[in-house]
Amino acid sequence: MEIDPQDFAEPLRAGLAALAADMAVHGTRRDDPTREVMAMLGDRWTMLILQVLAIGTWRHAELRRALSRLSSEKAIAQKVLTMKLRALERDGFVTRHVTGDVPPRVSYELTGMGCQLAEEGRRMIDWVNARGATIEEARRTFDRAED
Amino acid sequence: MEIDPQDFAEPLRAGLAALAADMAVHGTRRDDPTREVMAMLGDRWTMLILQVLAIGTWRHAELRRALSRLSSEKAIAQKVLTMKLRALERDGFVTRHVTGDVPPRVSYELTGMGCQLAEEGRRMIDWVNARGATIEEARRTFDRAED
DNA sequence: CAGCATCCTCGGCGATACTG
DNA sequence: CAGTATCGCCGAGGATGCTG
Repeated sequence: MEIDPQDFAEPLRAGLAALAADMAVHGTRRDDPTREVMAMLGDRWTMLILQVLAIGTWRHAELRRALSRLSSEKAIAQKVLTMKLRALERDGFVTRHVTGDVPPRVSYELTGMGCQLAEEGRRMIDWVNARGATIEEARRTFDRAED
Repeated sequence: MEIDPQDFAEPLRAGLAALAADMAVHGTRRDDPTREVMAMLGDRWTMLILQVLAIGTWRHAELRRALSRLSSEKAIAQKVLTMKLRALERDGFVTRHVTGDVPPRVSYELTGMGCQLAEEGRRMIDWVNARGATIEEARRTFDRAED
């Protein structure tokens, strides 16, 4: 990570160098945990899944129904729920318990780190919710100005 | 948002009802500010753009170069940068100043709300960075267990 | 009941060329 | 220099059917 002096005017140059240093320049690495986690939280279901899992331990089908209740859109596809849960499990945010073979009986719950992530997510939800009206007003103004 | 009593066992039912209530069930509405903002932060560039804009005021081309420096991947496409900035402007996180017609001279800076968003984003970055090693270790363990 | 395989749709993102 | 228009790729995610 080199900052070429001539490309930027002070004081931006110094700020940029500092940012580069203390962001550890994970920046936009494909497999960077920061980007991966943010991408997960920003996708269609993961944030909601985390909030529901924060309530307790769920079986797959129940969790799926719970999500349907919370969503004003269509239910999550079974495959997708499995996919999202697996991704969360892989990163150590969720544990998966199997208790029964046929029929399978699988349950999911948050790990300690998963609880923390759910809380962080909740912070973001609350922050945006608190500004939701402001944002929607800004959008209306912007859209109107565009004709 | 109705929670059907027979679909869920206590105490999950109660928790779900409570969550439904105080999340205001923006849940997964397509144009819900919460989901839109989270999706923005989770996309490939917006988080990085916010962190760079937190440094100061940038012209388009300089901002673009700054992002290239911070990213280990290819530079952001001009069109994409314009798109991302416009989205941020629309929601009231960024202001756009035009000072000159030909050649155009355009600069961008964060609004007050934009600064707050950048800080919230920074919290998330720091949180994940602090756990990056744990997460990557969890991934290795998981991947190894899968054969 | 949970998961996997398959197929398909759609939107994010990039590359390039062009305007004022 | 900033923005727009056009085109194309690719992967997330949804629908369906099958297995143990």
